[in-house]
Amino acid sequence: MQLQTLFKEIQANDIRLTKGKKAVLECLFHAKSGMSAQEIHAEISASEIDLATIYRNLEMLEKLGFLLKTEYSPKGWKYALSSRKHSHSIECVQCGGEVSLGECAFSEIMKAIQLKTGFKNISHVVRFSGNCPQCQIGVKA
Amino acid sequence: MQLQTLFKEIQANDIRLTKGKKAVLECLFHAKSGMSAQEIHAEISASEIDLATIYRNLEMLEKLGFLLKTEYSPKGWKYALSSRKHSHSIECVQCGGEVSLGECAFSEIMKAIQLKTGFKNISHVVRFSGNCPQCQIGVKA
DNA sequence: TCCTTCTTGCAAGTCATTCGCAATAGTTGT
DNA sequence: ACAACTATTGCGAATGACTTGCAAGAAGGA
Repeated sequence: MQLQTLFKEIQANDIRLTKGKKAVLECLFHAKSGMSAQEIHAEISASEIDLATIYRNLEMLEKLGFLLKTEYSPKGWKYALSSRKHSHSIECVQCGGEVSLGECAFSEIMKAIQLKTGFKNISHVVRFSGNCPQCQIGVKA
Repeated sequence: MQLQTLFKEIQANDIRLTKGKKAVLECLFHAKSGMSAQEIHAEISASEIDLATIYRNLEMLEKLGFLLKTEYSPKGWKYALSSRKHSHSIECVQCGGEVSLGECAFSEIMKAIQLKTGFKNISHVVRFSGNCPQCQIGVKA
């Protein structure tokens, strides 16, 4: 998926292709992983887009199916292009350390849910946590 | 798992068994599904436990492995006893409608993650969303 | 270019959650 | 039952992510 293709699809949805949306999409297009509104705001600070505008654009683009919320962190939701492959991670409840779990493999589960519920454009957020090897001392088994 | 057993396990962890912890655990023990701090606060209002105390207890009990964060909602995290079976649901990004997906079936995935990462007491939060059958008009395929 | 209306920036507001600190109450040992 | 030690609580104020109202600004079509 090219950036220009995305832009065209946006306009095909009767949504104005503004500086703000371009900047957000471009930022996420080059991102390695999901980004929060604040992170995007910092990244594209050169274009001087207001934070509130970024929130509004993220919400709109999610509802249209261009973006996914991929993860919830203490910094808020992270977003990624829905055409992008993604991965999940596991976080230690004690020390906060994170370990990546590699590329997501939930496609079978998603298909089953689509059949069962009739939902379309299904996205998922998965958050795993536990006690990492270094934090297993003195913790309930 | 009985409530009294839980209480004893708490004390075995050198944690004081206070009115607040008892109320929180009792509330979640009788809950049908995950509850947020605010919901618990409303439910146990008779015992006049401060909301901040509930947050502190939820966090402590989670770190000790007695509770799991099961879901993130606009009202914040929901918690449930970790010894309890749970289920997931899917939410429409347009209308906010929710459909339950039945009992959770992620145990195989959890085992694989434990082997791969060495984490223990692994818990998971899964959030599915999409366009429900009523909200699929005019939405990008 | 002009016009319509979708979008934006700004500032103030909301709401879940956290924090500091003095007062309170479990727990242990006598 | 009592005293003492310190984890825990309540309160209020603070934080930080997000939302909203509104007037000004900019897409896209005529």
